[in-house]
Amino acid sequence: MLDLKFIREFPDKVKTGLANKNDDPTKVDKVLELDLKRRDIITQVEELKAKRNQASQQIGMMKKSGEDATSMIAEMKRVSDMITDYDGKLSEIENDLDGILSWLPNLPHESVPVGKSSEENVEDRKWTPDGFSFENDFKVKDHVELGKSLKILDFERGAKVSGSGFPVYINKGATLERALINFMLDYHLQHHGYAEVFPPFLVNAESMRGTGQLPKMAEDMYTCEKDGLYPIPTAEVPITNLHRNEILSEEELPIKYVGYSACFRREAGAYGKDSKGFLRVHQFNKVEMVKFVKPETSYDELEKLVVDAEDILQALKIPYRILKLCSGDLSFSAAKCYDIETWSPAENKWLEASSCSNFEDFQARRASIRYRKLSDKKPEFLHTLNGSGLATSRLMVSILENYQTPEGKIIVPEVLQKYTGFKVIE
RNA sequence: GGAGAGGUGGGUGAGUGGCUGAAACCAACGGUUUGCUAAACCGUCGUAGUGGGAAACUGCUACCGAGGGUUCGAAUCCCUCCCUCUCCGCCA
Repeated sequence: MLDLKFIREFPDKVKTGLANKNDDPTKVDKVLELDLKRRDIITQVEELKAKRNQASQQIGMMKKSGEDATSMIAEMKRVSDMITDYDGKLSEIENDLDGILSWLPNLPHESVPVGKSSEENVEDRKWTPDGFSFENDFKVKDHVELGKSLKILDFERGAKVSGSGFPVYINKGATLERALINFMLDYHLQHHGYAEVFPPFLVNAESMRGTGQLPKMAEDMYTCEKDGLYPIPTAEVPITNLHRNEILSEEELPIKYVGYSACFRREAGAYGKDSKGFLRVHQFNKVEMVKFVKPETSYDELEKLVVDAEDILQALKIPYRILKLCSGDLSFSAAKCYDIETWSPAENKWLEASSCSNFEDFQARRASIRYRKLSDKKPEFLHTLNGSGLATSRLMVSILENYQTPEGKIIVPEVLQKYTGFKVIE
């Protein structure tokens, strides 16, 4: 949620930001118009309420002293009816206003390159392990072939059990997946100072609104209508909402959580493109990092967040590159975002395996997550960030394909071997 | 799923229609006292919206789990929902 006062004060900045995010800047004018109406009604209705409160007190005293208050009560009844009337109008306006505000995306940070689409994202840096080459001296198999020939992935049976996009890991594939998750969690706990969270996988609508999935992404989410719950598209949702409607103290910041969850996405309308194997699935596993920080530190924390994710890839010796997303490619809630993409030799391209974002106070305002400064007793919205550390599906593509041998075996990355208990999949 | 009890400020906890935005205590913060610490004493001590003010500050309004209703007036009465606890049933 954007700050209404900020919109009031700097409408042009908001308009520019919206335009850069491919949104409609004229929404700002509607907001300002409704805000004006709203404040006008508030002044009137509050004046009436003050009058009523005063009179009610007087009526109480008159009754106590045995005086007749009939005419005053009759008059106040009229005033009360007027109040009901104004309150109705007010809530109508506030609904309309909220209807627009909850659909307004966060504004891009000034350091974000302006651009329309993913084509204008900017490569920030690239890393490859020692001895790595983009050229292969044998014909590489893709992850689907490898999964099939080694009997470690079963997309067909997943489709039978659930539908397409629900991959099954089996045999050493299942163990490798579990090893990868455990390795990533342990790494963040031991080297990066995160606290571990194992969150719920279903959340309520209020949580979805808090992090910004609702209302805009409703079509991309699964629903459990009977219970008003949603399977989470990312652990960001339950973990960020852990502190919804809370006021934290300055001393406890930054709070850094890491948690595993399965992630569920409908991917409505995404069929046909990049849908092979793991490239686009409805359920995948992800280790997610979430930070709650003081506003003045959030951009430093964003850089550190990216490095935390990179450390995992360097330990796994997987080639990756980092993109700075342009304004038009930023997600709804993000002010700035880096994507980390890992290399797929079979696809001969980079695959998005992580997204690290600073939401500034956008989610904090929606979810009302504040902190109290030591110097100033007034609570303030904090900043939230999150980053995948990382998603296993795309990462698994890169691991299988980069670690394959000419004979079609997979060497287990060294750091995972103690987790898997085996060194080769053949 | 059935029966019962309950949800009040950072915490404990009073409050069953009118001067209660809310007693008291604890915690916290500021101060006095003190060689230091402790104790004692005094004071401050919720959030949001809206208006006034350059600001410090201040007026008003709202908020006692959430949303409705009754009433001139609701923490207090009524309805719906949510949550917590206890017991029973079911169950990984």
